[in-house]
Amino acid sequence: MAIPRAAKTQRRTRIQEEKEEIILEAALDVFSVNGFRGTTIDQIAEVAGMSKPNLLYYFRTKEAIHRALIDRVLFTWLEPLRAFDANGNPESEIRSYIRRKLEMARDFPRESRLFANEMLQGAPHVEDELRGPLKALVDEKAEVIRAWAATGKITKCDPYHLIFSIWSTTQHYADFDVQVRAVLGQEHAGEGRFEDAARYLEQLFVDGLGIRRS
Amino acid sequence: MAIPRAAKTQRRTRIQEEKEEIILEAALDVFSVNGFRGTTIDQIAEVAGMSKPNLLYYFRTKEAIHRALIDRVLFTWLEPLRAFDANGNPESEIRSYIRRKLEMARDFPRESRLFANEMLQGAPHVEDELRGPLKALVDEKAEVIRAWAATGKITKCDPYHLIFSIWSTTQHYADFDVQVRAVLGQEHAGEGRFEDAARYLEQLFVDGLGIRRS
DNA sequence: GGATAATTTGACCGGTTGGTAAACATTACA
DNA sequence: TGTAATGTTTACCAACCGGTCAAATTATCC
Repeated sequence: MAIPRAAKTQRRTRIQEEKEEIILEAALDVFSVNGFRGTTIDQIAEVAGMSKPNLLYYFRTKEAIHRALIDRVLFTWLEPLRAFDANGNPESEIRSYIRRKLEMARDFPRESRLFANEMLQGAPHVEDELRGPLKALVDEKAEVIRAWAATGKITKCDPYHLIFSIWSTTQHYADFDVQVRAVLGQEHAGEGRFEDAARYLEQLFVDGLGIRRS
Repeated sequence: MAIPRAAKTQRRTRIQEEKEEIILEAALDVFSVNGFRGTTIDQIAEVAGMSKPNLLYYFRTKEAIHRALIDRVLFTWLEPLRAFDANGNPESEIRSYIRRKLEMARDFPRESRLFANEMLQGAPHVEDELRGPLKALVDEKAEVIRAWAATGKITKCDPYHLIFSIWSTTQHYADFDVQVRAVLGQEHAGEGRFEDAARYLEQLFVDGLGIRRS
């Protein structure tokens, strides 16, 4: 007797792991562009190269696919902030945080857009994670920044808005990619734009935060 | 004999103007959250307080509503950049540009999100406007900034990425509003967050661009 | 107040959507 | 190799979707 849904089994087979990977990959393509409501299971199934019922054998509902995707993205998305080190010096920490975030915008733009889509809709599926783990992590790093300001290593400033400004400026290159390309035009829209952005942003933040350049 | 569609008449009646306004207002509510594909005509009609066929009497298709909305938003959205004055001094121009953009994020968050939704989807309805009028305007203002840098009024930097960074940091407070509120927490998420943001961002950009404070 | 134009409604249509049921095919494993 | 568990497909359903139509209602203006 077949178990109704693969998800209910305890041990996952080889095929399950492979197919779930393919489905999530396809779902990332579609969700990141069309958002949750704008995405259809048929679209995902087509990109994944399987029939809709077959896809629904691995994920019971559209919500289940979306949730699995969000969970995975949320974790890796905060990696750079976790790496932000209290013991490092402000200049190198800020610089490498900006660089890491820009690399993610370049290498994982779909993940960024999936997240942005969720925010635009008012975070109906992740509001708890924002108020919980995310806020806790930001609070912790904000304390580090506040300490830097207190000891005169950087100019006094609101650490939360500082973090927001790094998030927004870097993710902009993933989320608003079309606009960036359109405005830069043919000649400057090559992959070099990420290096230009890194140079500009590092300068802006290092000088803007009153960090002595070493 | 009634003219099939109100849109075809030359002169618009009082009722037409009022109803079209109500419809666009309702459509802004729904489109800005759910995106184009994720929005249904029924949703808009319900928010607008009228039946679907009645709504379709004023706008023939879903695309027509969306287009009318985008056209209107695009124009007003660029108002602050147009006001950016070549003859002003860098500090006051940058400061007031930031302030104006932040005010728009605070007062017209739905417009910002509508635009962001369109960008995330790859700008299928406005790519021409981006490559044309928007790029032209940005090119013009970038030249102003370049001149400031050439005469030593501000630090040399890429003017395009400078504009991107002002756009992204300010619009962030509209587009990622849920996240901002969640991270700031109950105590700091009041309306004061816009003033905190203004203070922080003005400092960041004035110092980051090497502008002498007056 | 009546003719005429503008507006509103309910019923409807073909196509799409999320999801199911059951038959069929394949794999893993004793 | 047989068989039970896993995986896949076809056919299908009820609800929803964008949009039409004709009839009914309301506003306008002489």
